[in-house]
Parts: sequence; C-alpha cells; structure tokens
Amino acid sequence: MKYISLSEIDWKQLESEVQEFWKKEDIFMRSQSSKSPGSDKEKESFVFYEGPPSANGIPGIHHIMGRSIKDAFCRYKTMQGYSVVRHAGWDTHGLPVELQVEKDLGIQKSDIGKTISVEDYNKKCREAVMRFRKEWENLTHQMGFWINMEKPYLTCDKNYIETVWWLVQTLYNKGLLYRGKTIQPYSPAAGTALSQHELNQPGCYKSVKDISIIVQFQRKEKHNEYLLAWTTTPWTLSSNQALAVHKDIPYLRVKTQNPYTQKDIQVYLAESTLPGLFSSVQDYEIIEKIQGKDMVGWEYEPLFSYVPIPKPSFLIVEDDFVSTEEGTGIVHIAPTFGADDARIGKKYGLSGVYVKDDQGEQIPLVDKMGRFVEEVKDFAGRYVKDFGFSEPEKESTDLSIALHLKKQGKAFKIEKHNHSYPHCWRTDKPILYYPVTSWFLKTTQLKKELSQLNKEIHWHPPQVGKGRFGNWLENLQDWNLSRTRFWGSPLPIWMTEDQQEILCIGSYEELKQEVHKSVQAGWQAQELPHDFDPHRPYVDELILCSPKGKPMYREQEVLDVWFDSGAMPYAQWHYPFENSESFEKNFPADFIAEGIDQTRGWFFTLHALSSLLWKKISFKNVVVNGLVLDKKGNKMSKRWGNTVDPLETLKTYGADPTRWYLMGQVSPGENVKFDAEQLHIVQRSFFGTLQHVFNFFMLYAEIDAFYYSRSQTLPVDEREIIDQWLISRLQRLIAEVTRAYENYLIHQVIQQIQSFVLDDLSNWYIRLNRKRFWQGQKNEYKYAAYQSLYECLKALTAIMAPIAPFLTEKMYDALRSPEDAPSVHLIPFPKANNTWVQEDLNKNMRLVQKICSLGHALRKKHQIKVRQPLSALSVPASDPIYNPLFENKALSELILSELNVKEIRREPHVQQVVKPHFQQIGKGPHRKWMKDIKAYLESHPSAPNPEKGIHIPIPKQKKNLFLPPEELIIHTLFPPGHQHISEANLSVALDFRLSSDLLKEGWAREFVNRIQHLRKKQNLDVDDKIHLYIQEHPQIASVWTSMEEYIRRETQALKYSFEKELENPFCLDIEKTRVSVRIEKLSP
RNA sequence: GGGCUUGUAGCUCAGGUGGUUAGAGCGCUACACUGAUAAUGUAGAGGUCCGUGGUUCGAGUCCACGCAAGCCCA
Repeated sequence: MKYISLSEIDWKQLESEVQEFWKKEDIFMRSQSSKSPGSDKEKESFVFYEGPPSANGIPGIHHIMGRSIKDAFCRYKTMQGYSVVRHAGWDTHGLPVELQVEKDLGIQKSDIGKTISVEDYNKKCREAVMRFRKEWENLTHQMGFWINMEKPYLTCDKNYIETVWWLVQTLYNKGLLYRGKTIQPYSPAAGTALSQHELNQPGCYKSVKDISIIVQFQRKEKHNEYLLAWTTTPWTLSSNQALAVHKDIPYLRVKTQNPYTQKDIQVYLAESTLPGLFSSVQDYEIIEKIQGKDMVGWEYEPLFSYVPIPKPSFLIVEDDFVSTEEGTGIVHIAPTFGADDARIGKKYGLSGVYVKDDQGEQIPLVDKMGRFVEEVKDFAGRYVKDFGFSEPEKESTDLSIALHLKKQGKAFKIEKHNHSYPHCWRTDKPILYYPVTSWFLKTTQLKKELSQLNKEIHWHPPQVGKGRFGNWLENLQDWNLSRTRFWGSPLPIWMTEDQQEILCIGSYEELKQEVHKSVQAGWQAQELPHDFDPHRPYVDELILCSPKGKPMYREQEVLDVWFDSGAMPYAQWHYPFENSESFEKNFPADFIAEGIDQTRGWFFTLHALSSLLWKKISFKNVVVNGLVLDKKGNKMSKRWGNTVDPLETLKTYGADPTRWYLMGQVSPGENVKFDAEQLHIVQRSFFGTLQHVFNFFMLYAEIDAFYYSRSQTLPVDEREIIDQWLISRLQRLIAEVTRAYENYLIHQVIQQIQSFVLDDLSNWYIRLNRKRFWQGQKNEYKYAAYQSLYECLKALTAIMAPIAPFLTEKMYDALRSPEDAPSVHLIPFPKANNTWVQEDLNKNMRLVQKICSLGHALRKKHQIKVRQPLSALSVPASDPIYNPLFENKALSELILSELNVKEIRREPHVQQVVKPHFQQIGKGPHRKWMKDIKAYLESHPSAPNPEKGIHIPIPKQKKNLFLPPEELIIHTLFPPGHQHISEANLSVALDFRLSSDLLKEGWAREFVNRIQHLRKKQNLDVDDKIHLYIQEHPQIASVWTSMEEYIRRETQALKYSFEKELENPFCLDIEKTRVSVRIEKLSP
C-alpha cells in the first residue's frame, strides 16, 4: 500500500496523474487485449459500435452524458472478462459541413460551380470537417472516455465510400432502389431536399404566424355561387388545380355578403364550420344542404390564369383527409406543393402546374430559390416565404397575394393564423413542399421485417423501442437517399441521357473496368487513375459506356449522410473488400448507446440497412439517453445563451463527479435538467464522504503500518459482528450492482453505491468503529476493522471504476498489493461471495439502527445530551422481535455505546395493540377472510400474548381462524412512567432518572471533552502525553474519586496536580460550574 | 388528429411483481457531536402521490376516461 491522502482533492491534478499513468503503462490497450492476463485463453468479445459524431461543431455537455454511458458499460464488460474493442469514427459528410463552408465563404448554394468550383468547394469542406477535432479529442480525453482515436474510421475515406457503393449496389440488385418524383420537404435556403430524419430534428416544427385566406372560387356556369376554400399557404394558390371535399360531410349553400365588397353572394361550405365563420345567424341564410359526394365533379373558374393548365383541372374531388377542424371543409389542392395534394393529384390524373426553366427543365411556379417564376407576372421574382436571402419586404408575399385577391373581390376572409410549420434544421428558415426527383430506398416494402426484427433488439428503456421506434417503423415512408449537394458519398449510378439504361457501380475495380470500356468506346479520354478521388467533381467527369454503346452520365447527386453512418458496421472494416473476418466477428454489435434524438437517425439507418441487406439486426442492446436541458428544463441552445461548456464543467467539478451526476440523476431515457448546484452537491456529499472514509483509513493504516496480505487474512466469521455485517452488506451491494449493470440500469448502480457509501459505510460502520482504529494496542480486534474496511474500499473501487475511472484508479493504486494488477481497469469485476451474506445479521442491524434512531429522537425530545449516560433502555419483554439484542451481545453493545445507556431491559408490563399484517396475509391462504380479520381487529385491538398468534372468529363459517404472529403487526404501549417512543412495530423507552453516579459520569465526559479541545487548540498530537493542572473545586473533587482513571486515560494525562491558583488558566464552564485548568505537554 | 414520455414535499428526483405510517438529497427550523473536524449526526415542519371513475379486502402502483407539460409525427 502507498499511504496517500485525498483530503484536499485537486481533481485536475488527480486526473492528469491518472492520465499519465494510463498512457505510460498503456492501460487502455492492455484492457482491450484479446487474451486474458496471465493466460493464453482467448477472451470473448463484446462488440461496441461508436456512432460517429460530426467534428465540425463544438461538443456540448450532452456529449459527456452519451459518452459516459458508452464508456461505463465498455469498462464494465472489460472487467467482466470480455475483450471490448473501441474504435472511434467521424461523420464527415453532409449538409452541416456544407452550410458552414458557405457561411465561411459568404456564398450561397447557387454560387457553387460559378464563383467557386466544385473542386475548391469540396476541398474547403474537407478542411472544415475536422475543424473541432481537437476540441472533441480533448473532451474525450478529459472525461476519460476510452476509445481508440488514433485510427478512426472516416466516412469520407476512399475505402469507406467503396463499401457504401457496394451497399448501394447490393440494394439496387435486390430491386430496392428506384427513382421518383415526389413532393419532398425542400429547403430553399439550404438549396436541398431534406430527408425525414432531417425534418425530425428537434425544434424543426415551429409555431409561426402566417396569413390565411378563405378564397372564393366561382362555380362554373352558376352565377354568384362560390366555393369557399381555406388555405394557410396563399402562395400555392396560383398552382391550384382542384378543390377537395369529404364525401360524407354535409355542406351548405348559404346566402350572405362578402365582408369586403358587401356584395350579395351565395357560398358553399361545410355545415359544421358555419359557426366558426359567422358570428351571428343574421349574417347568413341557409338555402340548401348537400352531401360532399354530390359535389364531386363540379367545375369552377380558375383563380389565376398565369399559365395554361391542361385538363382535367378546376373540379371538385373528394378525399378522406379533408376535415372540418379548421377552415371551411373545402380544401385547395396544388399537386406541386403538398404531399396530400400530390397523392390526390395522382388519384384524379391531375398533371400538376409546371413551366420550363431556361435549361428546359420542368419546374413548378416557384423556382428552387423559392421565388415565383416570371410567368407569375404579378409576383415574379418574389420569395414566397422569408428564406433570409433579401431584406424583408414591406409585406409578405402571402399578404400581397391576399390583398390582390381582395381587390378582385375573390377573398372572403383574411386572417393571421398561428400554426406549426416545419423549418430547415440548419438554416432555421421555412421549408417548402416541392417536387423533387430523387432516388429512394423501398423501405416500405420490408416494413414488416423491420418491425419484426426490431423485437429482437433490447431497448433500454424498453418503451423507446416499442413505442417511439416501433411506431415510426409502422408508419415508415420510403427513404429518400439522394441529395442535390456536393460534399457527400456520391451516388454510384450512371444513366444514359434517355434514362433507359442504368448502371449501378459497386466497387472501384468495377468502375475501372467500366471506364476502360468507355475509353475503348471513345467516350472517355483516360483510364481511371489508381489514386482517383471518388468525390465530386472527379467522379462526375467519368463518362461510362452503356451496353448499347451510349454514353452514361453519373446522377449528379450525393447520398444522404445518414446512409454513411448506417453503413458503419461494414464500412469501418472496408467490408467485403478486406477484413471479412474482423467484420463477421464484430457483427452485430452487442451494445450501442446514443441520445433519443437518434431514434430516427442512426438507430434507424443501422437497423434499416442490416434488415434490408440480410434480414438481421445490427445491434442487440441499445441504451438511449434523454436530452440534457438547462436547469429550468429549457432546451440548451446557443441562441438562448444557456449552453453549458463541457470542458469548463469537467475542469470545475472533475470528470468523475460530472459523469456520476449525469448518469445517476434520472431514470434511463429521461431528460436531465443540468444544474451545476446539484453537480456540486454530488461532488461534495458523495465524493467528499468517500474521500473522508478513504482518508480515515489511510491515516490510521499508516500510523499502525497496516498492510493487507492475502495470506494473513482473518476469516470473516472470526471478526466482530459489525465487521461481518459490513462484509455481508458489501456482498449484497456487489450482487445488486452487478445485476443493475447487466440490465443496463446505470442509475441504479449509482444509487445503490451511493446509499451504501453514505449510509452503511460512513454513517454507520465508520462512526461506530472509530475508536477501534485509534485505540492503543494492535490486536485482532483492531486488525479485523482494518481488514474489513480495506476489503470494502477495494471492492468499491472496482465496482465504481466503470463510472468514476479516475478517483478509483488513484484509490486502487494506494490500496493494491504488489501482486495485484497495476490498474483497477485490468482487474476482474468482483463477485459476490454468498457464504458471507448473512440475511439475519442485515435484519438485526437494521433493528439496531432503528432503535438507535428512536433513542436519539427520545433523548432529543427530553433535551438530554448523548454525553449524559442513562441507566437503561427498555423494550417490551414478550416481543420476540427484540430477541436478537439479548442473544447477541455485540448488537446490544452497539446500542449501549451509541445511545450511552448502561443496559437494555425487558419491560413485561406493556399493552399490545394488534393490527393485521396485510402484506403477509395477502400472500397466504387467509387472504379471503381479510375483511373479517380487519373488522374483528378494529373492534378488538388488544389481545393477550399476540406474539403467539391469535384466534379470530369468522361468523359466516362459524369457526375460528388462527393467525400466526407473522401475520400480525403488534404495537406496544409502555406503562405510565416510561418515556417511550414507537415507530412501525418497534417501541422503546428510556429511563431518564439520573442517579448521582450517572450525573458524575456525565460531568466527567463533559470535562474530558473540554480537555480534548484544549489539546487540539495547543496542537498536540494524538498520542502526546500531558500534565493536567486543575484548580481545586468541590465539583471536580467529587467526580475525581470515581472518574479519575477514565479522565486520565481519555486525556492521556500521565501526571496531574490540583492547585490553589493556576498560572494562565483556561476557564471551562460545565453544567453551571466553572473550573480552571491548564495542560502541559510532557516530553516523551 | 396520432404516437411516446412525464405529472410524487418549496426545488431536483427515487419509488420490481398492488399491502394500510410514500422515501432521498438540497433548502428551511431547532438541536447534538467534536481526534473523519474546512467533516458529521439527529429531529421537526413540509404530501388530496394531476383529476374522475373502475377492479380489489386494499391502488402512488393495475384498467378506463380526462387535464396539464414535453418530445416526435400528421
């Protein structure tokens, strides 16, 4: 053992010392070794996947949370004897990177390829990707997350991309890839379509105030009859092609006035929307009631006529999605700008309203920048929503359209409307639903398999898997794989211009051959160089040759970044091109852990790819952590300025307390409200107490030169009862903690360790056994205490090591024997020894603790200090619950010293009140008579000798029921004169009569106490001897005769003298008497 | 509109399989201890366990319907 003190713990220094040690001794690599230490036995592997973070943003406090969980279980499994290989990875592609580069360069998407070449742009992206890699690595290092960062997998790595291509090809060959035009969420600000996962980023849906209009559509050939349709997106009105009603909803034709023009008109609307639209019944007159289905097929006049719109158009259709919750029950349909609209359009053969742009491409009436095309002459060039490109105009485009319609008498009602509208997760600008040509993965085709396989995954907590993830799978849409961006894994698909021939490339070798063919055909000038970069723009320049000899061009799109991360199990090994064995050994993962925000992100893409490819799961256990919110429960965001700097937190509070706090605060999956004050409490109360216990041990172990040796251990059953109890509790703790770890319930691990350290170890064992450590002689009694505390501390370091790797390493290093492994992270996780578990002893000790607590309460109530000895504690004589106190002297002695009483007495004259023990009865055969038992005992609460059981008459059965004592709760009342207190089924009384002997003893203890104070004040060492000078006083004289030995022993007064007058005396006020004393240190 | 989660002391949160006195920490009040001491302990006050019904001898716990908040999706 090395004797160290942690009294003033400097976390920063402790951490750097431990880090240095880990580095010097290569502990992390050694812990990952595939062989068990000291043997050739191959360890079983426990597979962990690290979800790749993107290093182009600064890490936040929530990353400590997620990474702590990963680290804790990996360390735990290592200690359980598994080989846990941990590879870091980085997500390098994608929109966040591109947007940051655009911001840095002050450009927009449309500038790429014009003011900056794609080549230079991607170069910038590559540089930006790892911008905060240092910060990430720093955080990872500081918090003690063990992961191999030296050779991380990078999603932009050439080999990584080759695997991604291979995966795409495999899916393509299975017929799961298709090209289609769909209405997609599209962000004009970012210049790209967004995937479902992107739209599912938290905070995308925002409550906004938009203009809503109820528009009058003139019914064809019906003068003055209008259809009222409501929309919150006026900018889509110029693309209107139909109006939808619900076939089963009743509609009305009413006579009313246009509120703006005061013109008399007749309008159609759903019956149930009438009250919402008109404040008074005088405002309208019902003319006709008609079912929705009878309106289908009616025609109406177009609202605008900017572009010719092919038939069929401008007619009423029906669909179930129409509701009357809001609006008029008649819904405006613009198939180019809404998913439902597009679906209805398809159903009725509506073409959609398109024009050709200057490149001859078919686009809707709004261009990709979000502006109206020229053809919409009244609003040409105006942004349909605020995408942040220009100064906000005086009025929104929606309002301009509304006013335009109002002027023409076509607006019935214009309002501001609050609703929730999706926004781009990166630019924060509104998205549009926009027709986009994309490549899709047919995830819907394998929906059932996905759900079925999901049941094999163990989710922690389970409801995330069953609920959130399960529901998501059941409502699955096809996965839009392609992005019209630049920095990403390119889509390996080449097509002929007529789109008739398609080639999907699955390896670089294949590409090389295709290029070779193309060179021979004359479409391509050069062979594929060996060191080619698969990124854009280089890959775009490769023209391949179709089987029919036509040139093929690459689809100029890149893959959704989520595909990259989902490909990680395969691509990190460059499977199937190399490392097949490694891949197979490491698939699927035994364990992954990420935040709940990954439900539809990484969790989904991992699951989707492995399910689609092989009908297998890719991870067996997943621990999902909640969000880290600020202390008020608000989301952390830079904009609100309520983010918490993770490095600063680690620096201030230490890595171990931070990890302990973040993982121990809430049940799994719950959001943590991060509160520095709470973290401080964890640091102070838990870690502080643990340090004190440790220091206490170290202090005396050093004085006594205690040295733990396995060969000299004192058998547990030969130690004191309280030692046996401590060891027994420890075994229970180890068993419970192991179970919690195995079930991925980290917060239970923490809570159990915490309550053991605070309640059992510190507040009971140490408090009661302090004297054993500082008493003079070295004997077995003392040795047993050292040994028990030692074993306890050593086991604690092991079971805490996965969570608090630094402090435990330091403590372990101080405690370990030379034959032990050098690091706590290399030792096997402790196993509970059941032969040391003594359930009875645990129970009895609880009884002792309870009695002491009651005794303290009683003393407090009567204002009698613990220092004043009392003659006796009484317990009911006949109750067997107190038997252990009389059978086991060690237990009663604990009570005697803790409560400072001379004896424990049995009091025979008590009255007993009996209640049923419902929990016990409910388990047994008497359950069905519960009502009768309850009724009887309520009217007959006192019974003679209830501890032997009682008979209860059951009137219905005309018989007596015998209730054994364990089915009863017995309350005891002491006879008058006793000062007693009861709790649950315990009752104790204290005798507060003070004899003169007791008073003298009490006085002597006070006196000793004051002398000890003086010793300390004069900086005497614990074992310094003194000469005690006392001024003569009748009180001291009367006490001295009986208490001399006690006083001299406690104060270590080898010499003493009574004097008439003292020089430089100290005045001690004890119980209304004043004595003067002086002490002098004796030279040894 | 749908899904999931949450609702327990002033605050932050625990409370397998239902059991009659619902816990912890912090905060507050009072006190004690004094060689673990820049530490520690004890006690007190503080609760309609969101509401309403139901199942049951018995519901914080199970069921149903609500209410509120958060997240996600239409």
